[in-house]
Amino acid sequence: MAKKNKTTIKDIANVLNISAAAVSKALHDDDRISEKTKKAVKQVAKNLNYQPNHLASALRSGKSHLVGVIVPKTNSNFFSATIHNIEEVLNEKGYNIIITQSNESFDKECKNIDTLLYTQVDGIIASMANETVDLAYYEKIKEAGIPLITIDRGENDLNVDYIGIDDYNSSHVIVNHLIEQGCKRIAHIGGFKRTRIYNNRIRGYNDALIKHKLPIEDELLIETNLTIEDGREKMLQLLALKNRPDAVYVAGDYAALGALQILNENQIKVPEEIALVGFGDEPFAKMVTPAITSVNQHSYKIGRIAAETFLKYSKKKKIQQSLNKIILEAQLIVRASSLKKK
Amino acid sequence: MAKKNKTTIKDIANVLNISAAAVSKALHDDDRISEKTKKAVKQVAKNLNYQPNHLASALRSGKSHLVGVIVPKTNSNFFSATIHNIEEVLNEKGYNIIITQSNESFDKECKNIDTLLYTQVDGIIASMANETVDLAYYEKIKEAGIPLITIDRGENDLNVDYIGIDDYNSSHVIVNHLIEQGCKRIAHIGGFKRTRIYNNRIRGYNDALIKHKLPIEDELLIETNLTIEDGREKMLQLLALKNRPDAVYVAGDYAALGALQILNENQIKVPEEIALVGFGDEPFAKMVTPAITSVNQHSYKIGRIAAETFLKYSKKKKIQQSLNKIILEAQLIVRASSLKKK
DNA sequence: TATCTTTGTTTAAACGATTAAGCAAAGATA
DNA sequence: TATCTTTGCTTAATCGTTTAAACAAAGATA
Repeated sequence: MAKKNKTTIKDIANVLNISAAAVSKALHDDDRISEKTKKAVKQVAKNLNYQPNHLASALRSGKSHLVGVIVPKTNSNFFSATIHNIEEVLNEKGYNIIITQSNESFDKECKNIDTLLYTQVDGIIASMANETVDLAYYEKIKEAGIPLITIDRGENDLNVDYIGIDDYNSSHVIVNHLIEQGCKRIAHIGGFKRTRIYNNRIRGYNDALIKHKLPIEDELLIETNLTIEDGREKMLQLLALKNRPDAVYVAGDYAALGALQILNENQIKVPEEIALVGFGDEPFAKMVTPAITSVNQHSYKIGRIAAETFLKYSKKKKIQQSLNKIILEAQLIVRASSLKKK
Repeated sequence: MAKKNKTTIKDIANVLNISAAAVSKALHDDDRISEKTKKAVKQVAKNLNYQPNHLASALRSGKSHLVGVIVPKTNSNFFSATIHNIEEVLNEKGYNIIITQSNESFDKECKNIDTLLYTQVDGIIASMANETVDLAYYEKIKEAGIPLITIDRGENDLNVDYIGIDDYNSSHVIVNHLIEQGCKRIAHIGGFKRTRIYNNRIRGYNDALIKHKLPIEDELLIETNLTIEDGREKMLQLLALKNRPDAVYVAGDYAALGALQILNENQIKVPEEIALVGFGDEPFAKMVTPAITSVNQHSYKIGRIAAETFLKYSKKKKIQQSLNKIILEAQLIVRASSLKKK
């Protein structure tokens, strides 16, 4: 027997013969309400199994206590963990999150923004789809007067907070490591330059080569979508070169895995003949043979910091954001695929 | 300059010198409003960049057009894909979804239920955490008068809709396949019996052996958590037996991967010496060497059907649910790890 | 004793939409 | 011409809560 008639503060008020306003205040521990009344109200609330109606309070107070999260896809370990940490921090402060996926589609991302604004979220934490270049839709968030925090994939032009790792420097760390291992011809299978993070990794790769006085060769730098298939294809392309590389730095673990498959299938010894480094430290990186050296992106910290940044704004009346980047140093996890020296 | 003063239907009404009610109706294409007025209202709405306030309409109409989704974790391919398909079907009908993760924790799951009810969702689609045995919290959903649809992991005792694959029969298909390949001593690294789906897989395994008149031996059936580490550990345990199995059926791909690592590390030929079958068809199953035979769980269909089941209820005034199981036949994807015969 | 504070509550107006009921004007029907 | 329908809108109540303002009673102050 489904009870349709949910208890409201009015019901509680009737039982105790006081006003609904008093009940509301008692439930919020207002200091103008006597302890006696508070006790009584809370007791009756429990007895009647009272559940506050979020819609009503949100409508009246103008605060939904909901935060929207937009990510490309939840099935990567990085985003799944990031979301978990955002949730942990926000739940503690009485906020709940609404997760949406863009599936790397700009259209879907716009729809997600509309949904979230329509749901009256108090703020949005977003990581942009690869496709996204037009930022007009994101401006809608700022116009709505709620804070926008970008993580991992953001854009300077938005002039909002950003939390991510130092992609440029990560490339340096990777190239340094490979050179230390004795590599002299380092290829890079990267993402597309139009995405900021991949552009930074490519710039870092180039500059690191220059720093070490290694030649920059066009045939060693490839832009792609970084799927497994892309990894396989581009690795084959590198193997077809007259002058093969002795190391390959791949800007994503999935593509790195594809590359490794090709190397294994062609009986090329990793790391002896060709050393391999990935990016993202997906769980499978340590599970394959040989285990793939990769870069940990601090999903734990990024989630926490993003949530805390939102909370900082949540206390303010007027939201005034500006470009504010928090850059974390990424951590190279060295594994068998690049470890030539003991 | 953040505009705080959002446009409401009242603003539109003022511009046109008509009532707010007329505006509301015009926006909903009520047939008692003239085409002329509708055109005008929509034009002004666009000019003023009007965004409906979901909270207000939800409060008044009693329909939030939000559906809650509870899954153990979003970072498995199965759930990520399922969620995507739920979203696709529901978005089309004007519904949006709120995703929450339980991280396999019963406590978190209860909190998620509270959050969703508090947000006044119109229904909940849930897959239960491994830990969950106490169903009292789920009864709260039914008491709230909204439909509850369970997917993949549900319980008969809840007496609600369930959509999932036929675990019992899947085990039969797997065992049949292994026997066809000439295997005679088939081990099973399974989940814990207390979880319904794993219990069903174990029963299916046992019954299939009986059907084929193969002996059931205690040492060949192992219950575990099915992480990669568990897979490694339990595989070692099986290798230590005096009389080793010639096939291992693992109830999860992650654990199957762990098992494969041990087999590879010990130079045991797969499938010649020991054949291997996993479950779930995670993307990496086809990416490792040898590729792992696994079972596809139809995330595509499950998501769609779950969403459609919800929509069926959404039209009704009174929700009256009963145990209604939709069981999909799982699909065995045969790969190198179990293919002895050509 | 007269006035000021403090305490604990009530009253009533919001928040932004939806919707049942009412009503005036125009058109149809007899 | 008188009455009935239809059309197109308005009025006002409502969803469940919050909150500013009012106010009565009790206690403190001069």
